[in-house]
Amino acid sequence: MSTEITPSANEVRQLNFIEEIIEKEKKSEELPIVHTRFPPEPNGYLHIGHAKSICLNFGLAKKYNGKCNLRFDDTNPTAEDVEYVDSIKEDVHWLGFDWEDRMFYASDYFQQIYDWAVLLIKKDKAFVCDLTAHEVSDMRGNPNIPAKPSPYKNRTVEENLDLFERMKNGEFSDGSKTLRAKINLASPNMHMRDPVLYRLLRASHHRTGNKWCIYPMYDFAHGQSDYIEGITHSICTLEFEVHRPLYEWFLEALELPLPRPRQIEFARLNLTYTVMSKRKLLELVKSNYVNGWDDPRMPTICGLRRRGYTTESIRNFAEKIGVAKRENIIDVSLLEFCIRENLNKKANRILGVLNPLKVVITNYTENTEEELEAINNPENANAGTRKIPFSKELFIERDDFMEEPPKDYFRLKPGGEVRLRYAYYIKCENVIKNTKTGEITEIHCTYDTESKGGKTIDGRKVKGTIHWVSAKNAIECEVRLYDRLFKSENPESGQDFKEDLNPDSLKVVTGFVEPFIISAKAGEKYQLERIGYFNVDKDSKPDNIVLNRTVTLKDTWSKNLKR
RNA sequence: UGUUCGAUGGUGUAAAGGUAGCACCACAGAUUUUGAUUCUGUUAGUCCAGGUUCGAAUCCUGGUCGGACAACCA
Repeated sequence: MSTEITPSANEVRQLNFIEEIIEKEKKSEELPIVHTRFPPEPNGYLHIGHAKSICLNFGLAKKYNGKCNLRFDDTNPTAEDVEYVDSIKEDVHWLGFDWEDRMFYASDYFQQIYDWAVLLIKKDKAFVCDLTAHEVSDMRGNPNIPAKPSPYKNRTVEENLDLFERMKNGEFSDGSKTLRAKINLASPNMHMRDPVLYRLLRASHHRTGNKWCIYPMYDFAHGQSDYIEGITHSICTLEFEVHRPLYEWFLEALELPLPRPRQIEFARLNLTYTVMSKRKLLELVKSNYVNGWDDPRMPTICGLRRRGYTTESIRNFAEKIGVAKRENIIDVSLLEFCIRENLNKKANRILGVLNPLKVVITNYTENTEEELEAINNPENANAGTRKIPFSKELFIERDDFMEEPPKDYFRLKPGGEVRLRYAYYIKCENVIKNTKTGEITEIHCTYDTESKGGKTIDGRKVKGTIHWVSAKNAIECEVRLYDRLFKSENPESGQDFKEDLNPDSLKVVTGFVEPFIISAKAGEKYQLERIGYFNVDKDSKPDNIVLNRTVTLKDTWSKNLKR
């Protein structure tokens, strides 16, 4: 036995199972080139699960120097629309993939597919059936009981040819006839029990208009479309596993010359605290549980984009989750890790307060203002610095002051000293309260005049550093605080997923942000120091900047508090 | 129930008969002008029972558990 092991193949063998199949084919030289496709039906917006598939298909093509097509699987005009076509193109591009001149539609192949149907009839492998959908369903049997044959199955080839052509010509009403394959009524695989190939459907198609009144079913269109485009690996999700015998049966029955495409199935992505089915997503949109497909709480690509997720973070996520055949549910914290990791490097820092508490610096000169220098991004020296105004009256975060703090609290407390980021050390001298409610209304502090920039020559330790904003200079912004859309890890498991909706998935507050924010443009990402990452929303106006919280910073302190 | 696919720490994913590794999460410590980042460490896994073998996550047999399918949707 001559075994030939290439060292490189030995070293980097961490391939997913599809790559292994391809490597094997390459070795046996069965494979001229890798050609994949991403085949969405234009009946909804793409979501993070599609992103996995897109990254897989385009990624495989790239890795093996092949090509990947974009193909709209538009064989059901009743559900499809150009609105979806446009959004899908935008989203695939945004993910950084390019189908070049290979954007196709299954509807491009309607004539060819029709001709193939005629061929099947001539081979006596298909017949026109007059049974209604209901009757067919009644006669289908179950996995243990074979289906009853259609009484129309023994029509002559000539009769079928004539009938099928008249179906195409619009002589029969919708639902009154179908073209069905003759396969195996006793097959334990229900898809093989004389499946429907064509149905009568008078609906205007978004591309072919009213040219056709018969449309091929998925099974009779997909494999052949793959074949026409020279697809080598037709990658789809697990639920199509049972369709594979049918996929292969058509290619074989049509006697299409080799090579033929090969269907490979992988497990779709599931995410905790998320629903992923198109039907449920559509319901959330249509019933206004969210504000459209691009609501930042949606797992759609456009929703994630608006939330502040970047292309890199999603592609990196797709890489990290891997590809396999077992069912999986990925923890959203992995997605959050990916965006934090990316934004930590990319996002400039700004100071802003979301829940303000007024601080008066009693020994600071009235009506004075000075500018302090702040670093834009400690992770990126090239990001430079900026100036932040400082004055006598400030806002700090309410959480950053406690009158009776636990021992390990190192933010502001009575008599305590804390550093204002990039500014001064301040010491809490007095707490002013509303005499009726007892609510703290403001804090009076003194500042150390020698601590400018946040350090002193005596080198004394001030453990706490908090963010702040000059009250009179602060810009009021609309801040949309997003949280997970559902309360439980697997909202799909209950009877009604809508009952699991998180009532606190969106909170809108007014934030007080340093003046820099005035110049922010829609789509820009910032870290509000000590709070989280935010995306400037497209709803922003010059006098009303809108910030979407993408994700909070990790917060071990508040986590400890809860315990 | 019939077919079919699957089963490795809490969650994912590697290991092609030869040290069960990596990432996220969790936890602990170090550093820190973000209780962030960074760094170090810790907990924790081969569904079960037999068999083959010097050696099994891997091969064989039998079971268990989970998913998919019974649309004129894709």
